[in-house]
Amino acid sequence: MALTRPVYAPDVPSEQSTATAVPPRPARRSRAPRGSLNPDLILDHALRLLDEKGLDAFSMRALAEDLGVGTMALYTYFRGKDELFRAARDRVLATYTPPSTEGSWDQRLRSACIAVHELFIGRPAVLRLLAESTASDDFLDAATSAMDRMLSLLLEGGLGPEDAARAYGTLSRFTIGSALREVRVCARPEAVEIFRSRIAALPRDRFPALADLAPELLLSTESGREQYEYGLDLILCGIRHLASGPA
Amino acid sequence: MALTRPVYAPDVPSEQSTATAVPPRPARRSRAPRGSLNPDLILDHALRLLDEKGLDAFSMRALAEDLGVGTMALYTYFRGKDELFRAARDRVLATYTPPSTEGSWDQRLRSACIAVHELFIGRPAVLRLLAESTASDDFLDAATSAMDRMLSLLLEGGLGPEDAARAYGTLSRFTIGSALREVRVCARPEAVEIFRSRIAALPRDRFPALADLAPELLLSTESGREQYEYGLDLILCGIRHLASGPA
DNA sequence: GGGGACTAACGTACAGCGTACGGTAGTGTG
DNA sequence: CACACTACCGTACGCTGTACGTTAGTCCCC
Repeated sequence: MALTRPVYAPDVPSEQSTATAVPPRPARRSRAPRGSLNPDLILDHALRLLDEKGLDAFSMRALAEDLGVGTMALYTYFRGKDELFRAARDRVLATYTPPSTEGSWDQRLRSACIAVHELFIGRPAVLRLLAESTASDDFLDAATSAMDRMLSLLLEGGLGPEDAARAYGTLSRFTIGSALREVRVCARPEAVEIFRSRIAALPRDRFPALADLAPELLLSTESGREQYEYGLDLILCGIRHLASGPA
Repeated sequence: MALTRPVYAPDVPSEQSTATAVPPRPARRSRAPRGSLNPDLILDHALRLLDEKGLDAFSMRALAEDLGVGTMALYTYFRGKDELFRAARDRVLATYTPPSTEGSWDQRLRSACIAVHELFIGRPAVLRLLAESTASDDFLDAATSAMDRMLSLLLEGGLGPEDAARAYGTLSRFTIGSALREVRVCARPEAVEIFRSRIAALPRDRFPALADLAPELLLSTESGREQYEYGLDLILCGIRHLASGPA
């Protein structure tokens, strides 16, 4: 039984087995010093892990190891994984800075939306957090800045309060939907390839429009940003109509 | 030690402890008969579980128990959880039947979109499957019917092939984004309540538009279908512009 | 200085997950 | 009647999140 113990003994190995200055426990550290952890540091590493390895590869154990710390140390600062995720999400959202473009209200609205979209697709894992959101509140906490900006631009454009609120909702839903699609499909060459082969295999008689538009559909799959701006302009066109026509 | 064993012994309990016709193992069945499983039956139960308990509560073990079957029996018909999820997703998407509305091309397009949206919000768990989609292909497999219908309506409206493809992309992204929001927020009273309190707590000086529009924002949170149709009409307005103006 | 309180960091353990692997039993065919 | 086949299943492995209790570094007060 005892010989099932691995070579690297976990506790108090033979002291000074060699005279070299090699630290005695190369793979197993004993205990992290007292001040070695704080919420910001944890979030830094968590976001790095999320960005590099993706949401699926993330785990509390992996994060702790990345920090050089025992797993349960994390629970001193966050009640659990959900709370940590919410904090990470909010921190990313808080990095939004509205682009200070000049121009008409609708041009500035356009820029603001694109900035949000860019923020999302730059952080695929965080976007997924946002979309799944087991914690069910809106992501209002830190997105207030973007939200307020877009709303005030809509008011500036002359929309009534109700229209402004609804138009904001439309923009926000489209932006999230777009970013999700971008992350799931456009950014993955393999997915585009699968799409291509599926579309080529469709029976032309049952799906004539699909078959006819195959090349255009593939094109539109290939650049998410362009697709987003196209749809954004469609929506903005509708919004301008609201603004020009009286209530 | 032995007395930690629960009362209901797991294996071959004393035969005929009572003379009643009660089957000898009420909780543990021995083995399901040969023909008791097939892909359709599995998917039926899986979808019922997903609809009733939600995606988070779903597990292969729970599904097997629901079927009265050993867990590993499922792996005879599906390579794993992912494959099962894809099949469930595709089956739900295949239930889409375009509403045979009369009217102009844009009215019919509107109805077709709304039907997709309704399909999604009727199946929240499946919608989440669709949005997360670890398996990274597009959900083209079974959504072809809706896709072809929408594309042909766009062509009928006079859009060029490229515009039709892009407009379809816009509608599809907005529809998914809307349904996701609906499922995450609108359909949950608690989420709306949290939203309400957050918005009330905002500093009016930093977020004036948000504070002013609080009532309208809350209103627009409360009916997802209405919000969806509002945004849909904005997009359709833009699409009609494309259709009327020449390329 | 010394002892006690506080708490950051941690080790262990548990329930539950997906599923690889091998076993078993019921069926169809020679 | 025997054999091959395979639908169903039991066990086990490695993984997850985290409840609970322990340890050890720090600070304060006597």
